[in-house]
Amino acid sequence: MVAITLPDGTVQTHDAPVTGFKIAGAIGKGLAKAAVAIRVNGDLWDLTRAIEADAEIAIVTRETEEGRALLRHDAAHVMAEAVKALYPETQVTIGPAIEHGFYYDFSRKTPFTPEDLEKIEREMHAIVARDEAIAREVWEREKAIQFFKDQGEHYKAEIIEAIPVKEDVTLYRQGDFIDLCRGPHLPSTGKLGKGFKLMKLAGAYWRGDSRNEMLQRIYGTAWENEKELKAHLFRLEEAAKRDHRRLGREMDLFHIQEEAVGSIFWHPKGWTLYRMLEAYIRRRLDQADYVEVRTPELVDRMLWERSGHWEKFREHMFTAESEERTLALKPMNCPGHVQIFRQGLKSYRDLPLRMAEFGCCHRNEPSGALHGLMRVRAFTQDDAHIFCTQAQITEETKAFCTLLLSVYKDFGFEDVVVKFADRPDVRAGEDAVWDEAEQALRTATEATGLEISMNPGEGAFYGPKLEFVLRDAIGREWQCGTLQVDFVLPERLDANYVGEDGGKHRPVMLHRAILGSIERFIGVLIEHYAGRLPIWLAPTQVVVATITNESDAYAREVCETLRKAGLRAELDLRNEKINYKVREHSLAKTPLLLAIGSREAENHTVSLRRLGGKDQESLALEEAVARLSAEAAAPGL
RNA sequence: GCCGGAUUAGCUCAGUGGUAGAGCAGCGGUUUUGUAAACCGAAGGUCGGGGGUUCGAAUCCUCCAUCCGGCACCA
Repeated sequence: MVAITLPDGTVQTHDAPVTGFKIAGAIGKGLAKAAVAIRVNGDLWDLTRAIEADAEIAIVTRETEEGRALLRHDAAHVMAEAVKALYPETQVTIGPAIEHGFYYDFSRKTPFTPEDLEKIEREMHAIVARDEAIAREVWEREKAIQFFKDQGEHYKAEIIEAIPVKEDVTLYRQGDFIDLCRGPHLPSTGKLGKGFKLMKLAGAYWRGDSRNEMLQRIYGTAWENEKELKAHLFRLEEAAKRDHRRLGREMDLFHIQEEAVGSIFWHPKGWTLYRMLEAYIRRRLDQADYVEVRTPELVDRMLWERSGHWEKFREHMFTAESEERTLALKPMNCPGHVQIFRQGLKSYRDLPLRMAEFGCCHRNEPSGALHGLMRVRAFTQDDAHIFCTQAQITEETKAFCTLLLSVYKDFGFEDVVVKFADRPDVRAGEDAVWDEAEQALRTATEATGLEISMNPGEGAFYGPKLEFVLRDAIGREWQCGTLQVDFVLPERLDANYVGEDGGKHRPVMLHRAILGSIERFIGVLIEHYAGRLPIWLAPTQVVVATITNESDAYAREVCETLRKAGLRAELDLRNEKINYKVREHSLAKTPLLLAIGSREAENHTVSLRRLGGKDQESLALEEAVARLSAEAAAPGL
């Protein structure tokens, strides 16, 4: 007999051995049906695996995140079985569950085609319909290696060789397909159901290393039922409608063309948005006691050699030749800022010195990395460097975090997490200094109440860093802000200040940005708002549209009044129906529309319609102007 | 950079070897309209670029560019 303790504390006794399947059945038929695995003393087990001793258990059901992960893992195995059945010459490698689905990496000479994907998916449905039992087997290590080698599965053999000796080598058998796997799995392929779909083909390097063979990855999505699958596909369509590249064209904000790959042609409307954002962040920095500077874009290689960029960052830099000198477009502003810092003597009384620049940087990003506004070769950071003493790091970091959170809040980003990247293996500076810097960042972030996740060993070679990740309206994460402590650059470029003791001292530099790149942040905003920008950022804030041309004169007057009040107003006097105009300006995502007909002209009123709204509001012109200009005010003014 | 796919009118997309098409937008006209598409008409193309196969290429082959999806990269 074994005593099985359920999550609610009740104890069942069973004849030993007992399986998870049996336990679930004893609790309820519905639970047995929804069960996908069992947690035994904290470990996930197959439902069919024998439990020999007393245990604390929990049944894992398919509609939980954990259950879906198992389901997705099964889907990967079913896909591998389908691929091996259709294309026996293919080698299988690894196939994990991922967010929303799964993938499997295959090695095969001829690439898969989209048509193959359809075939594989059909075969998967057949395997599910056959409801093959999935059985766990523990194999002797050498036997397993030989088994896979005999099958020509060299990657699998390599994986087994890497499994620590004390761990069991477990294989899972379903139909004729045997795969190395840690498990657990559902009891049979039928349990996968129909809630899956193959999504895309992609290349992926073996073990994620670009020096290795490129494998073929097939991505799929999998859910507990078809309804959830459909809901997911719908969400993908909705997300695609927010794509900033599409909205950028539809809203006439910007374009990119072949002759300037990775650089943005800002159209008048897009540039208005850019200017508003820049003006906003400039105001916030002014208020936070930053000074703003501007440094050269084209700088002699001598300076990059001194700063270390020529050695560490050369391949990402664009260069130019002039009069036998090699110049480079700046990829970062920091060396320029140190040059300004070095002008004249600096005293400890000048610290902390917060030096900001909306500098245009160029980086030669690999072509495959380019992506709309999100990853470009020419961009503008809301960059600043804080020159301070080591003792000031905590206070400055704290102030920065507070400022960053307040800025994000103005865009509706309330959900922010911090990734703390500490010392990498290869680094500059002494451990005692790193200890102090890491502690300073930790103290500061803890004081702001931010959620911190560790990114061990991911710091820059010159110091630890914080990365600020925000979550947008549909739950996607974007890393925008950053704060990096730098001990190296002040040293390399010989920045110093006169201390209280009258001696020379080395300042610490904090590299920091809130928006990151303005281009990229605009991309994030477009997607976050789905193009419906808040009034203060909207390129056109209000359209004055006539119903018939009898009201043209009054409409002009209204538009003029709005403009005088500082609103970005446009006039629509076209010979079109008001329905047509409403539709067009709605599609253009103009937040406000004032319809002007004979009634309005007579009473000196306007009829206000808000984007997406169903009804209108009649207002006296003066009241409308007062109200709308108040609504259009940028935050922090 | 690597793997795969795509590139036809301003936009979205048909067109599998035999005279380049549609809808929307734009343009010209008619219509004077009350909150998400009035009607009529004329126009609009080096089918991404180069080379090749063919009597004949948007269509087949090849090289290149760009874009898209991943991978790698993002100090």
